[in-house]
Amino acid sequence: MEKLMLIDGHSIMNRAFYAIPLLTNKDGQHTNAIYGFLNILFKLIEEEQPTYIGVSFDLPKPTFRHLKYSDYKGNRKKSPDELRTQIPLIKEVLKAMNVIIYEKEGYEADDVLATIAKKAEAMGISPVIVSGDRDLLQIATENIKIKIPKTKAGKTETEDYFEKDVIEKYGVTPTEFIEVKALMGDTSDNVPGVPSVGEKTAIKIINEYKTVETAIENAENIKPKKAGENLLQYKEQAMLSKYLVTIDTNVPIDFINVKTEDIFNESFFNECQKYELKSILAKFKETPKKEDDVKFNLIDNIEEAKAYFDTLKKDEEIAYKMIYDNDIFAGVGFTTKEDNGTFIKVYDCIDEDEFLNIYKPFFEENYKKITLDGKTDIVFLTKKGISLNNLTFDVMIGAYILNPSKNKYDYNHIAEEFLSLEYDEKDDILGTRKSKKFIYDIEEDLWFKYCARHSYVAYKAKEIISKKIEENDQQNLFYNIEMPLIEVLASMELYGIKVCKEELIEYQQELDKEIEELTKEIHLIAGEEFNINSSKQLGEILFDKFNLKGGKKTTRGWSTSADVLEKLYDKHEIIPKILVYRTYAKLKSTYADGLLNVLDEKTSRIYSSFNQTATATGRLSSTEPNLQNIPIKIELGHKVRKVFKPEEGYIFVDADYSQIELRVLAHLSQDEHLIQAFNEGQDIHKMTASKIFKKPLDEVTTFERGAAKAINFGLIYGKQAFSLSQDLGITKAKAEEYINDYFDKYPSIKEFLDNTVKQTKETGYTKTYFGRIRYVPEINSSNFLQRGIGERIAMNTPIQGTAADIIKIAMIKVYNRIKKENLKSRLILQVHDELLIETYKEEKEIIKNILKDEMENAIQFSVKMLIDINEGENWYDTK
DNA sequence: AACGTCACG
DNA sequence: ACGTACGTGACGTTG
Repeated sequence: MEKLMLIDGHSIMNRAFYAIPLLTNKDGQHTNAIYGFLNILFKLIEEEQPTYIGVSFDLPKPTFRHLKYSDYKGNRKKSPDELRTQIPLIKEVLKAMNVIIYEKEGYEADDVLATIAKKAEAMGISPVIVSGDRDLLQIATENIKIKIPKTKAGKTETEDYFEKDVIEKYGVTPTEFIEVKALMGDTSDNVPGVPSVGEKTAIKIINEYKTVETAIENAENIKPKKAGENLLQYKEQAMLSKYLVTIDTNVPIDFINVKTEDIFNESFFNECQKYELKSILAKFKETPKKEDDVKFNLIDNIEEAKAYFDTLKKDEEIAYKMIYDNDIFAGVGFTTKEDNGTFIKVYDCIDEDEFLNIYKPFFEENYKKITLDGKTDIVFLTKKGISLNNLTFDVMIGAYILNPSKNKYDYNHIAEEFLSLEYDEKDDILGTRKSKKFIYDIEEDLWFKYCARHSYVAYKAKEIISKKIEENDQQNLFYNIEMPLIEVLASMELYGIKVCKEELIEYQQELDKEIEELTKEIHLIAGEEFNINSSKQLGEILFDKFNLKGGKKTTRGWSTSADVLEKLYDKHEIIPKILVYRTYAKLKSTYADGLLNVLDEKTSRIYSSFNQTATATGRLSSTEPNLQNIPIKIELGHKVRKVFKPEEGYIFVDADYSQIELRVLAHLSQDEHLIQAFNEGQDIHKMTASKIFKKPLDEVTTFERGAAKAINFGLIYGKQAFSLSQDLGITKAKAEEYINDYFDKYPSIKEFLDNTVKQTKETGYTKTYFGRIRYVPEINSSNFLQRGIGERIAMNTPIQGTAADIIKIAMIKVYNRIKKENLKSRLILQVHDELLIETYKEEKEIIKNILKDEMENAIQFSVKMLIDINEGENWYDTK
């Protein structure tokens, strides 16, 4: 039998909107409800396999009926703008999918759906209606199914009702369901019903008398007496309620007999692209990709490669992209003004040394080079004894400067965003970190295209990206900070950092022993063996077995995070042991085992990657391993830092900015008190305390200084009274008082933060001192939690981001000084506000001077950018 | 793959 | 009543 699925559009859009956090495409259009709707729709299609699909949207006009409705339904919450703008768009998307939109002016969706369902039923088609509105249960029959979505544990499930299911669940027939609703009312829809008649009583009455009218006639016999009396007294209200809940199945609208086929067609594809619905795009089996309108040439022999080299001109921009796997060269693509793309296949075709010999001048001399991810190229080429000079534009970095919030900046993402070209996902071709495919293993045709497209994308995207950088006034940030930084990071990656393997293994074994003992003790106390690493099992032991109080729930059970456990510290002897166990387990897995895994056997050094396009604020990130989170705060972890050592004949010199973010805030806000305090070299937290607590500096207590410090740091993140009170163990009211006092004393800071939020709301983005931009779509959300996050992002990003910009400038300056002065010492690490130099012992004083000079003078602000310098025979000793 | 947890600035 | 500070990455468990 053919099936018709009918959907209440607004109802499902609403669910989708609130279930999914706000998403926006690059035009700033909100897309979360569209995305969620489509996901629900696909799930429904899979479940129901309908032949026809229709969606209805309310289209009420002020008719008589509507006026009545508006009296009662009018004070429903108006839907937020972010949702409202998505309604016309989803209609277009649905049309593209060949889904029928049913609308009739003056009628609500449920009336339309019910009418169509009845007509379809009469034609021998089985209708399924999907809506969150239970009123629809009244039209369930043995053929008409009503599907009501429910959220169960975060997942959308549905309750299905045929006529028999309504009877089973409510004890009345679908027609009688109207009568029940009329008596009991519906507060959410403002249907008044009859006072003191709830669901139970209503069902009882209707079971006996079948209709509201008959019930009114027999009101005096109705038990409970109160219900009968009210029924008489409010009989008009009851009749009105009945009218309100009755669905109109006589809407002048016809069932459209067109099957919903060919959903995954080109126009739907285009819609999904427009709204950047990646996971839906992935459902397209054969994406209606553009034919490759770009012609690429392939060169696979040394003669042609040589001839091609001679065509390259020094005064023209040349986009190139090298493709390699580990240290094996696959080939290189070129795109120039005249040539869309020539790919020279080296692997298996041309002798690598011979090739590099010919092309060495291209890399080393003044050819204007454009590429995508030049840092990796520098690392690769340096190992081959070739340097890379005059890299004028890296499109990956450029795309990041335009919008740092993207997850990826691979060639295909850049092609899509700036050139509207759909190319195969890089990760689909080469796999991800854990399931990596070798480029030489992929099929010939794809291999060629993958390689050749890179230089083409780089060349074409550069034209667009460079213009946008100018429009955004980000030339200084891009050309003077980010581009020069590439070489610095490559150098850091090439040097790596030495680790003492023996000490690390020794440490690993110590940890093993401790963990083993603790495991036994914990199992003994628990009275059973369980996996302590499993939060689920641990939560059950603590909160179900031992019945400890104060547990918080997460989506997967009890929370066992440190802040929960710390509150229970002396409530059970097992808790301290678990906390210590956790620390050891962390140290072992992430640091001892983790670092040993990436330690290079030959050099005894660790080579981390410094990612320049990872963070939304402009900071760097470090991966494989992450060297920016090596323990320092926790005492048990100090040993980890001690295994990082300088090479023989070298010593570590470490410089870190003193309170860089607060200093940045002082400058950005131009707060005179803060500026003065810094410039006088005062203890900033103590001074803040003296101001908040209104007492002389020398009378400030430790607690007061601590409170002031918490506020000073908290305000960088937009911290609120609640969490301040938690941190300090004071009441929320007290915390509020501190914060208010703080802003009274530092009015310019308040003004700066407020202003930042205001500007971000207007422009949609927040900006650092050096013009780094971050879009903050959440800030105009109607959801106050989302909006709050957006406001804090708007306040924090200029501070964190400006500090990040400053240390980047310092890195470039320090690196260039070392290079210019031909020193043996080298910059090997950056940890946000700290630089680590592996310093040739004889150059120690020179390096200290360079660091002080270049870091403190990276920028002239209203406050001095002071650094602390330390030296040591291992990383820990530099603290 | 998503989540919970925890290391860092 | 909500749920509460920004920015990261790695590891182990779970479904």
